[in-house]
Amino acid sequence: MDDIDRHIVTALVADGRMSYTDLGKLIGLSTSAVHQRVQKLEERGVLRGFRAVVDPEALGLSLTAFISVKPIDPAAPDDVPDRLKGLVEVEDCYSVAGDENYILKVRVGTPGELESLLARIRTDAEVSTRTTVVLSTPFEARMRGTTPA
Amino acid sequence: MDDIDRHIVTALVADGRMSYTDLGKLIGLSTSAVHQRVQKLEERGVLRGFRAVVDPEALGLSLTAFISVKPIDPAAPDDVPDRLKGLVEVEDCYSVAGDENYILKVRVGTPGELESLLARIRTDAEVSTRTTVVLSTPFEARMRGTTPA
DNA sequence: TGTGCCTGTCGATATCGTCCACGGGCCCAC
DNA sequence: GTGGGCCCGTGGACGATATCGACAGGCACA
Repeated sequence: MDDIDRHIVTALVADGRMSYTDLGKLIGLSTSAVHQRVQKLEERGVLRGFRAVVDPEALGLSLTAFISVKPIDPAAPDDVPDRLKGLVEVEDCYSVAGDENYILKVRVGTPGELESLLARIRTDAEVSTRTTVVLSTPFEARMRGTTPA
Repeated sequence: MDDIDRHIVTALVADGRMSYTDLGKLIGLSTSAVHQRVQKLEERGVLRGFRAVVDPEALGLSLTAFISVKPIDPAAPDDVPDRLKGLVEVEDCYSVAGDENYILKVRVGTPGELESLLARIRTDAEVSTRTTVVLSTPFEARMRGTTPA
């Protein structure tokens, strides 16, 4: 994981479809060398994969919300993530320190869908919820490939 | 935006580097037809781009946190996102309803870096902060390409 | 019936991904 | 100093792929 690797990662985060040829020109390495480095970065798990970035609005998912959840019975075994992973509306699930146990990020189309989703979350995971609705998203999913000083 | 488009989007979210040939075989269309559809999806903004998915840990970013911010002077003009976009540690910035005005997701390497980041956020944006540290991430950035019934 | 539009197929060509053999730098043992 | 092994990059060759243009079929509408 040297500066060249970081440079490669940065470039591929910006454009995951950049050709190895262009990538080589960009960082001053031959096509093959870049190819080898990318393969090793994938093997090491630094690069987890490549994916298309989709506009949620275009899919009819115009409502984003954060839901903090807390088990109703604090003594019960904690398998909240397992119970929630079947709900495709739940994009992220973070275990957190603080008053609540988990923070979820969800995307739905309408307030009505949010309401029924909340009901499913409460019953499926046996939790109480606190919901924060997102009004707008100034920026999202920014990524830096290199660690700043 | 028909079922074929949704199928394409789903496939490209799962594997952003899938070749048009394979994509065509997968959904039962010729390479060129798929190519045209993907181009139109990009033009329409449905597909925003392609990017590599990186393991934050591998970049030394092992500490994730949510920071809720609220302006110290509620009467001041609200340009918090502009003031924060220069901080590369801030990955997401959501304007939200509720007690606080914005929710930020940040990634740093150490608690010390989080401390100095909080100081910078407070002074740069003139806000008070409430921080929730992420302990673990059961799942993250799941995406569905199709809207469920 | 004819016209225009949309969307698909097919074919051609330049480019790209992928693999292999080769060569130079580096470290270490002797 | 010297030889061997290892890592990493280079360059070339091959098949696969992206990309473009020309053409055909379905459909709505006048």
